[in-house]
Parts: sequence; C-alpha cells; structure tokens
Amino acid sequence: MTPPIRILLVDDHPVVRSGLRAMLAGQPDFELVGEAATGEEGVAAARRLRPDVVLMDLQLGPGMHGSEATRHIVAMGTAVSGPRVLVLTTFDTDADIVAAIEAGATGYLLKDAPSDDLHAAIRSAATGASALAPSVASRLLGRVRTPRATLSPRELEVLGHVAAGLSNRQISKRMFLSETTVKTHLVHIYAKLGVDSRTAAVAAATKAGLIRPS
Amino acid sequence: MTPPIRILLVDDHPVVRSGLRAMLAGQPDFELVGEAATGEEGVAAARRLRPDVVLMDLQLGPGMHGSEATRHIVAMGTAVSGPRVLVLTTFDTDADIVAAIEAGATGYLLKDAPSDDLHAAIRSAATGASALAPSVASRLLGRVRTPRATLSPRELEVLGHVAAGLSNRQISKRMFLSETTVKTHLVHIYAKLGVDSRTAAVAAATKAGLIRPS
DNA sequence: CGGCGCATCATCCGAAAGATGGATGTCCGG
DNA sequence: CCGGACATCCATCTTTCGGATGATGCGCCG
Repeated sequence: MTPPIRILLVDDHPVVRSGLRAMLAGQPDFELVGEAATGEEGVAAARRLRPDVVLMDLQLGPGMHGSEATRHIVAMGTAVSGPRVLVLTTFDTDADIVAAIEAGATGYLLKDAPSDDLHAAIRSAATGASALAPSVASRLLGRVRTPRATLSPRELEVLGHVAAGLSNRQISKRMFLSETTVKTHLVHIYAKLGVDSRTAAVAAATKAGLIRPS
Repeated sequence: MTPPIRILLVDDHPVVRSGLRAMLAGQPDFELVGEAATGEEGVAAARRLRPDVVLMDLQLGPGMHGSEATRHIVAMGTAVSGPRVLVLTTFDTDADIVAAIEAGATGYLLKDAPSDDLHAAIRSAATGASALAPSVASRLLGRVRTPRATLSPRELEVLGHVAAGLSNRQISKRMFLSETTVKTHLVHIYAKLGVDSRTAAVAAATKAGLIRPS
C-alpha cells in the first residue's frame, strides 16, 4: 500500500480552510499535514513539513494578489523535490491563470468545484500530472484558438498606471520615460485590445482579466 | 431549554458550504435545516423550511452580484415573520455593504471572520439584533464621520458610461445631452472624488465601491 | 543573417477632454 | 418666504490625448 498524500492548506479564510479540511477528511489516501493563513506562513510550512501537494489560494489577504502569490509558489517549487502546487481561486480571470501556470503551478482549480473534482485534482497533482478545472482548461484552449491580446510587460505596466488614473506625463516621469514613449505604448495597447481611448482600454483589459480592478 | 436556531446556508461554493457546515457542527443550539447553491434555490428553500437565520453569500454565481442578491434578501424578508438574513462576503466594498443593509439584511460578515464571530453573529441575528463584522462596522462609522462622496443619480449614470470606455460624445448621445453637459457632470464628479481625470475618477469610484468593476 | 517583436524617442495636427463661468430649477431649513 | 445648497443644463477657452509617420537599438529564432 502506498503512503498517503501529504497535503498543506494555504488560505486566509478560516471558512474555506474548514471546508477544504472537511472535503479531505473522508479520503483515506489523504493526510492533512498543516495549514497556513498567509503566503509567508505557507512558504515556511512547506519548507518544514515537506508536503506532497500544496492547496493555495490566489487571494491571500488584502494586497496580496496574483503576482505576489505566484512568487510564493515559485519559492516553494524551487526547493529540492519541491511540492506540487494546486492553485485555488474564486474567479477564473485569465491573468491569474496564466501567471500561476507560468510560475510553475501544477494545477488550477476554481473554488466552486465539487469535492470529486478536488480529490481528482489532488491525486493528479501528486503524480505530477497537470490538473486544470474543465472551465479553466477550455478557457486556456479558447485563448489559443483566438490569439487574444497579449500585452508585453512594459505595456502592462503602462496600462496599470493608466488604470490608476495617471496622465501620460505622470506615467512618463514615474517610469523614467519620454511622454512620447508612453503614448507609443498606448497606441500598441489600443491596437491589441481593439479600442481607441485610455478608458476603453482599461475597461477592455479589466474585462479580459489583464488587469485587476483596484 | 430553548429550541435550536434553524439555519439555512446559501452559497454557490461547495467548499464554503462545507466550511460553514463544519463551523456550525459543534454548536448544540444550531440546527442546519438546508443548503442552497443559488439565489433562487435559496428563496425557495427559505419559504419551504422557514429557517430562523439565513447565511447568504453576496456573490452567488456568475453575473449575480450585489443588487441581485439584495433582491433575494428582500424577497425572503417580506414573508410573514420572515427569517433574519446574515450576509456573507469576501470583500468589504462599501457599495455591497450599503446595498445589503438597505435591503434589510440583519447582519453582515466577512468570510475571513473566525468561527467565534460567526457563532456570535448568528445568535445575535436570531434575536433580531444587528450584527456587523467589526471591520465593517467601523467602516460604516467611518463613512458617517467622513461625509464621503455621494454622487447624484445623473452623475453615477455618466460615470458608469465613462467606466465602460465611452467618450463624452458617445455618452451625450446615449443620454440625450449636450456634450458640454456631460463634461459638467464630470467636473462635479472629479470635485467630489478629489481627482482630475476620467480614468482617475473611475479608479477612485471603483475603490470606493461606487461602481462595479465590469 | 534577416526578419520580427519589444522598447525607446521625435514631430505635427486635429479631436477629445478639462477648466472656467453661467443659467436654470427644486427642495429644504432658518 | 426667502436664501442657500444642489442638480441639471449649456457655451467658450486651454491643455491633453490620440493618430499618423518615421526612426533607432536590441534580442531572439528560424
């Protein structure tokens, strides 16, 4: 008989942790070895407990969104024979999916998934296989089919400042650029998003999940 | 001995329902009488089961946000000796809080509240007393102290179109106004929000919960 | 090597957005 | 009942933004 799958929960919501705990309880091949409420705690716990699978929320407390959590995932993954990371999230915005997958997450699950899907995803992740929620997988496939707008890092940075309400001049100073360059980036952004104004770009990017609403 | 408090759970996330169930389990004076995954199911279950307290999420599935859930709350509350409604949510944006309270919710809890708070809120709600999460309560108080920006209906309408990425001209046509009038509304909006551009206004209003991100 | 995408900059021009200043009308409290 | 606060409407002036066009260096990949 194979040893049980050692699992670490990382989520800042007691309710969610409690729910996941209950969902794992009935499975004899699962062993919950620890819980953490923040990204930092999660990384520390992962180092200490050496779980096989980490179930990790993407929204870890206020101000700790997407890219930050992604870095935590990477930090865990770099450990020798590091754990497999299963990312949990409420919303399936494209930006989060891509960021997490690119950062090395093994799988990606929506929080409204039934317990069967969760169990399957954990077992699948334990073996190293990629496990994606069906709706997420189809979304990723859809993006391949429709070669959707992919903004460069610099363009995303500019767009972020635009979404924050800064003018071109303010952005240029903050990024140590010429105002012209900022405008050029914007022109490219407009072309990629199929819009023709900064506010429309922000609206489109928000809907597409490229930027985070505040 | 008093009869137990009959509770109905309404949340579209199996994980969250499971977590709440676990949190209610240990309490002898609580009785979980039903669960529902959507607002419609919730209303039906409330009519049928006559619970004392309804624990209800504000984000019920895709496309069913704030105001919609609020209407469900109202529908439940209008029944004779209707149940007390405790609203659960992940984010404490002002708009949601106000909308839910105004619609007659008895209490308001953030999902990251510890189980003790949850228990206290349920008991408090069962007696009809208002129960607000401390962070929420202080936020409401804060809004009274700082007479926050209150936009007129017309201004909100304009701002909504701006957030959707429309130009002043487009807005003017859609609202049967002169373009100048649209600009005037915007000037007033800027003054109230303390900003000086349309994108900044959208950012500020989003953060303040005045408009909904997409 | 020769594209191709990314990032950087410039100039010119018309259009959109913002700043300023009025004009109504309503509603509420002194 | 009257003045002030506020919402709604409008016009003129200045600044900013967006569109067009063009250019340079860099790194990557077939």
